[in-house]
Amino acid sequence: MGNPNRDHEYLAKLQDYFASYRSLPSYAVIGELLGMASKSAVSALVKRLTLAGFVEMSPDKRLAPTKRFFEREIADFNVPAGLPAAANDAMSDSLSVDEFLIPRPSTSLLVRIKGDSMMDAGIFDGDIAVIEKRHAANLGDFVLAIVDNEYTLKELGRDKQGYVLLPHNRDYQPIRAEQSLEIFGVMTGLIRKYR
Amino acid sequence: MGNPNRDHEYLAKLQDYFASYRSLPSYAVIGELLGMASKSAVSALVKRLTLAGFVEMSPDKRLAPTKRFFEREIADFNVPAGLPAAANDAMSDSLSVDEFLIPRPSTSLLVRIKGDSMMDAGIFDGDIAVIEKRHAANLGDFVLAIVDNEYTLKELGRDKQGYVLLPHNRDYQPIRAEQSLEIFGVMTGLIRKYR
DNA sequence: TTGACAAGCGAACGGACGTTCACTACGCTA
DNA sequence: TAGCGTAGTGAACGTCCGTTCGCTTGTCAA
Repeated sequence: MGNPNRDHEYLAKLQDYFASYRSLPSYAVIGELLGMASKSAVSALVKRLTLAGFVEMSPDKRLAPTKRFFEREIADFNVPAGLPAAANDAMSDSLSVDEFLIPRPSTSLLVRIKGDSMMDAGIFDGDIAVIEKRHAANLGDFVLAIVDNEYTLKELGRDKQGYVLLPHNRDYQPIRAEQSLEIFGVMTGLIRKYR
Repeated sequence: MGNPNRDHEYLAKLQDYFASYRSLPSYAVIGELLGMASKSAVSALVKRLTLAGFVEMSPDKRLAPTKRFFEREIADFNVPAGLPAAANDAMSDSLSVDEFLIPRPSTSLLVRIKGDSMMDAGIFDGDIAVIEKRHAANLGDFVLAIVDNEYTLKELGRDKQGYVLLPHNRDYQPIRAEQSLEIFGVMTGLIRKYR
């Protein structure tokens, strides 16, 4: 009975379901969804998908998608040729956008960039910075700092006189805190949207 | 008992859990996670979070996060002052990163940028471009084009002689197709990761 | 200081859940 | 064409799930 390996098709349906509802349904409902009449067929399917690395059991033994379930392929930029369809072969890597940018939701926040003081670092007005809240940073990190009671995003640097906030734009001068310099968080990602 | 409204804190823990495991745990496990000894307390919490719009019941009555569960606030960059905690008031907007960048998963793909030909547009080597597959584009769009059998990301322009692909880097020349120029897709977003 | 309210506790309950197992149907390959 | 492997069926079963309800604890306003 049945064709060889419809699992890919089944997976696609589960991905669609998850995209709609952000949870995987019970085995009975998966059955309905995929046109299976028995839960044991679903159970077998789940075993196969688990082996293939698309789903797994969460700590409390609930069925959950793996990271791989969400991954989107990253195509290589200058694959020399090939049809768009053949481009699949050239796929090199993959990632889930949310996972990639925001591993710990509760400690990260998004900040909309104002101004062009970081322009030379490819950070433009209107871009969104992903900031991970923490008070320690390394030299060279881009940090969201509170300096003299004002928020600013700059590279953290140091010279003989102490810490300095370095803009990436020749028209701006390095910033030295007059009173206080606090690291609010470290920039871990950048998001830009073209309409 | 307890402080007024720890729900925000509870929500944060659930968000972290979901980020780790991509599913919500059973009421008993939520209880452990949040330090509650009874499932009825969890049940009450779930009702509150449902009212607040952060979770909902999926079609087969499973607890599932809503889109709002994933939304991240966008803080305004130069909020003039205020404590980090008070920054909440200055939150202006919010978005879910995946939703924001990739509204139609099936027609978009991610492309890793190679080279510096778009540097002046803030698109650097190693960045990831979100490309929406379509064959029509407007002048001024950044497009992923197949020109003479090679992929390239450039601005789409036109002059007296026809269509031109414009780099954003003074060291590069505009590209004119010798044989064929095909639009593979339009760039709708940019993702960059700092480690 | 009293009452109301919100939040949590703990136990009991019925039902839905995923597992298991024996059986069947189909498509390879020998 | 016999045999094997893969996919699915259907029913039985025990477990864990979320609900419910009466009770307790702490906070706040009157």
